[in-house]
Order: sequence, then C-alpha cells, then structure tokens
Amino acid sequence: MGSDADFAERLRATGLRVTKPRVAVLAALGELAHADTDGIIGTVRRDLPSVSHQAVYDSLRTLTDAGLVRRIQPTGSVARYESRVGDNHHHVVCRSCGEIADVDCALGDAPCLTASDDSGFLIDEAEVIYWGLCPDCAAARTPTSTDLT
Amino acid sequence: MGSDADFAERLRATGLRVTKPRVAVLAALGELAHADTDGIIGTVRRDLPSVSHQAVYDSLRTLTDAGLVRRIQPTGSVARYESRVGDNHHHVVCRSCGEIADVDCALGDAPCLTASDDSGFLIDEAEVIYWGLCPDCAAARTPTSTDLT
DNA sequence: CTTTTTGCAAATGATTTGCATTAAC
DNA sequence: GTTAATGCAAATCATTTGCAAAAAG
Repeated sequence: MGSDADFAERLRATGLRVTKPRVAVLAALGELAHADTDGIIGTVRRDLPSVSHQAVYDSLRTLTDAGLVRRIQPTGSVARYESRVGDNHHHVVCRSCGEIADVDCALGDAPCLTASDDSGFLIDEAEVIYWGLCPDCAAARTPTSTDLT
Repeated sequence: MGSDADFAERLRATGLRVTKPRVAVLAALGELAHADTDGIIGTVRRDLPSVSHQAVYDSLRTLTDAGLVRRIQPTGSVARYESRVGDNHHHVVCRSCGEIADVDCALGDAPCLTASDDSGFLIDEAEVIYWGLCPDCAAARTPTSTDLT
C-alpha cells in the first residue's frame, strides 16, 4: 500500500520536504499496524541502517503535526503511531498483552461526538479506546471466571 | 464529598490497608478534578508534608488496581487520575491548554461498546476522549476561522 | 544558495525498583 | 508479631533539546 515514490509524493503534497527518514517512517507505518517508536526505528533501520533515534522522533512529530500520521497513547503504554487514513476508526487494546487492533465505530462517521454535556468545549474529534482481551489472551484465561485476577 | 473516615472505610471495604498516604490521595482526588501526579503530591503534602513521591505513586497504583481510582492518559499528556465513581463517564480534553472536563456519554450506560468489528476481542470498557477547545481557549481564538493555526 | 533536517550527546522528566524501616492489622 | 507499605536513592525509559554538519528545494 504505497511505494517510496508514493510517500514522497504525499509528503510533497503536504508541503513537507522529502527526506529519507520520513519516507522510511511512512513505509514502516505501512507495514506495522500500531508500532511504537522502537518498532518503527527497527523497521526503518532495515532500509536505512544509519538513522538516528532522533531523526525518527522528529519525522514522527512532523508527520503527526501534518496529519499524515496519527499518534495514540493508550493509558499505561508508550506512544504508538499509525498511518492515518482519515477515516474515523478507533482501537481495541488488549489489557493483557497490549495488542492493538482497529475497529470502525458502529455509529458511522462522527461517533459519540454528541456528548450530552460538552461543558462548553468545541469538540472536533472523538477518540475511542475499547479495552478488553485479545482472542489469544482471552483463550489463555477462563473466558468467564478468573477475569479479575 | 467524603471525610477521611469515609475514605478509610472505603479502603477497608476494598480489602486495602488504611494508610495516611492512601487516605490523603483519595482526599486530594476528591478536590482535584483530573490531577496529575504533581498536583496530587502537592495537595497531599498540605496534609502530610512528609509524604514521598513514591508513596504517592504507590498509593495511586494500588488504588487504581483496586478500582477506587481511574487513571487516564490523553495522548501527549502525563498520567492523570480521578476518583472513579463507577459511572460511565468520559472526558473532553482541550488541545490548547490541556484542561479536562467530564462528560456523560449521550448513549447511556455502555456507550459505543458495540464496535462494528471487534476483531475477536472481549471488550469490557469503552474509553472516550473528546478533543477540542475549552471555552477559554475557544474564546481566545476566532471561534470559526483560525482553528488550524 | 538558503532553509530545513539529520545526527550526536547529553539533559529532562515521569515512573519504577530494591531494600531497610516503620506502620497497619 | 506478621505482613504489607513507606521512604530513600539510584536506575530506567521514553522523549526532548542544542548545535554543527549534511541534504533538500
């Protein structure tokens, strides 16, 4: 889903300079679902062995600010990134192993944007995290009993 | 909303030992809406000048694990805590100043728990963060134009 | 050529760890 | 009395900062 030339184009279209680390980060996010910085650096270094930690951090911040990448940080986890499709999707996080998967909100385009009392805030986005157990961790436990251990 | 004796009782009811830091942390969370560790320590030290950083961290973890306190961590923010009422409420976070307010989800008791595709996860909680601008920050900007600056 | 980005190293800041002392039960 | 929690200091880990060298437009 995207060649390097493709990523370069996307960067240019956003008004960003095309640099190797940035392209490599976009490529890495194309393969890794919800990678943390470590995973991203690892993958980026496959193509670009010499990238520094900070080049990746900087690329991530730039890309995030530009809206090409989305940053999420489930409570108790390090920052994770995903290539943002612009669609309105949310995440399921496994309480046990930290695995993350995408989910589309059942409510369509602007889920939950209707807070019953918004305290006067101008809300522009609703971010939803579903907490639970991934299939593997659920299977490892007794599905109905020992859940609170 | 809760005297120290009250907090002690709640701790006992949960099977936790009643210690000064824990009571003080609960008391602090009773006054502070969505405090970060720093704020909590500050408030706790008003009553208990000698508490250590770590006693508070430990209390917070214990209380969080026990379910008496809820930990939230909006992307790009430090961990924040709130006394958890057990009700299903969510949060609005100001992109500009970081202010947090509570909101009740318009959908009632189990909002958004219906993910269209749960990837096989056993979901037990939906955490919603509404991003936007608090009244003050919204007023500081032109409500409708310069929002993307 | 000019401006932005990289890379390096060191700094920061939140959170955790291990262990002796102390307090709760 | 036992067991668990505190306090202390040092460690860890993600992330940021400052500045010279290198690369992009």
